[in-house]
Amino acid sequence: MTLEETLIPLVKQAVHSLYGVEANDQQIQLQKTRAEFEGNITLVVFPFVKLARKAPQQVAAEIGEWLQSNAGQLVAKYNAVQGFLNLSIADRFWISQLEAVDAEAEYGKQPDRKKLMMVEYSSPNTNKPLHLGHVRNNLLGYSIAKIQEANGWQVVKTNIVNDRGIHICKSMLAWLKYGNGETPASSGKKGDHLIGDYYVRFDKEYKKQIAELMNAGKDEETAKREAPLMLEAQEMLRKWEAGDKEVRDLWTKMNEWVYAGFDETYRRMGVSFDKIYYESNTYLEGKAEVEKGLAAGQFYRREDGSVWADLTKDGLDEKLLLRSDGTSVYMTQDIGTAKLRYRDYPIDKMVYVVGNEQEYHFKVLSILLDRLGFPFGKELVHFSYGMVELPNGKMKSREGTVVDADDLMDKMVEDAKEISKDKVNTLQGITEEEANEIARKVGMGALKYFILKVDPRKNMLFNPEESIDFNGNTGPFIQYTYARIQSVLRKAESLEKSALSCQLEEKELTLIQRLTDYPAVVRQAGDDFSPAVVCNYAYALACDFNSFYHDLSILNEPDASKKALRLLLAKNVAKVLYSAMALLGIEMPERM
RNA sequence: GGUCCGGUAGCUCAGCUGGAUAGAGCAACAGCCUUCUAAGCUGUGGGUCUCGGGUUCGAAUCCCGACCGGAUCACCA
Repeated sequence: MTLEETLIPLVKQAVHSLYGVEANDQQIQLQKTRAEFEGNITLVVFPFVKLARKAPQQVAAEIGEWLQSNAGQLVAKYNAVQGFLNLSIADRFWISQLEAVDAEAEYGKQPDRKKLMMVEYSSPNTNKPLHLGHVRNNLLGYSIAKIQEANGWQVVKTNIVNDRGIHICKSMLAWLKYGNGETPASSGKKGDHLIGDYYVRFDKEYKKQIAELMNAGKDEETAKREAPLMLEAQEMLRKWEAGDKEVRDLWTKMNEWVYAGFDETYRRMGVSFDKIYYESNTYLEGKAEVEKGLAAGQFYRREDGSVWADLTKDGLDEKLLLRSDGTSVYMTQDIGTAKLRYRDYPIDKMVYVVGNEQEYHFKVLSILLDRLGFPFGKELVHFSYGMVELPNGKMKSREGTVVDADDLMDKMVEDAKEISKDKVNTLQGITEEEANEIARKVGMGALKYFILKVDPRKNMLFNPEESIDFNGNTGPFIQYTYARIQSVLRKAESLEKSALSCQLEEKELTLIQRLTDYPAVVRQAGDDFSPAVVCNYAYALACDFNSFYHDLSILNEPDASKKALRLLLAKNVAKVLYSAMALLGIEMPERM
């Protein structure tokens, strides 16, 4: 039983016996006691002041007195400051809490809900490599999946790969024209980067042609439409849709290169998927689903042949579902993907990790899926996160202002390696291979924490000129705290079986209390879809531990029962830090 | 213009389901390694919580209105 669960009925009894009224749960406000006052937990008594018809201070004192007299085992001391009743909870209670934490191997994990949640994230285009914006998406998606698993959901991580369309044809065309048969093997480039280069090349040549046409007197719109490269790309798309063997073979080959590149990037990021869908397989399903809806009278066809959904009753506009030439749009494909997914899994809740610029799209998708009879449609979750901005604004692929995911990861690991060079301890008795592995974990930990600690809904700023920190409120700080504990535990070797001390130092008590917060933190992170909640908690726990570690010796403590308690405490702090970081996809080094 | 989101220290961010004197980190300055890992600990300085009203015992937090910034409202994805 948590402290709150233990205390609430007691407060109710107190209020009832003192003032003869029944307090409801909402009136009982418990919060952590602020550091400047004595006590562990504070009851805000203002809600009872009117019932009691007494001054706040007096009400607080009366309730405090009642609790101490009637529940002295729990409430050791109290003090009343204005309307705040600060309670000091008996050491024995905290020690039993620590023992309870220690007894649970998966402390913090919530009961199985027997329900399935599908989390879609990443969703790359196959015409360019991943950049920092994708990194935020991937880290958030992976972490949300872990957090919901910890909240008792069965989670299926999925990815929808946008592998077809005009943008893919642009890369293919540029490669055919200017590539001279270049391959990842021949050039030594990662496949996704190679394709990305040709996507950029297309844009460059295309702009040239536009300029030429405009010099010849055409207006910009016409020039854009009539540039030979654009016409060729469109022709290629038509051939692709018609199943032209040459185009399809080229498409398959180039996409394979990209996938090999993505796989490497995903592996380094530490993210994974249980099931991958490809747009090239789902768009036809979408069309079929729209035709069905059309036949059922849910949609309507205009004179030019295009198909629309009327959403004016839902307060939205009309939405195009099929173009007049019969081809599908983004929405159509999402409907098709949803259909396949629902065929494959008994989805109870569907979560889309997609940037906030697509909020309108998902509002519409939700309504459409609901109309088409998907049970999860109405309550689908668009986990909408903010943009990553650079000091001079948004990242734009074409203007070369993107922060490449692979480059960034390289840089982080390099920095970690550089920093660890100065740390004598790291190098003692450690092979180069181990040192590299530590640098990888620490560099990636710094990057992941940097991104995940920000409230997902908010835009965040990344300044490429300033390197990401390794000190202070960072991933490495938490990893370091963990590594320190592991070092102590290694040296402790035989965990002495001494009885635990039954008296606590203030910093020990603070740490135990923090440990007891963890399950609630997991729940809140799940309810809010917020890895940042987990970051904040892990940081606070690490801070508490470092302060404890600084002030109190563990291994050199002469009193065996105190030593046993501190070891148990350290062990469980490490356990919870490890668990919390795992929810963020951050690995912990055993030493650093 | 309609809708949605944001505005907290020089910078990056917590706190937002109303509670005590608004917190961290970075940057600056001053201390702490003969002791379990100094990627650490301790301290100093730094604030009109964008502004104006309202709600009440109490507002950074809730409501209304301005202002500023962003997103979105495609036969783009």
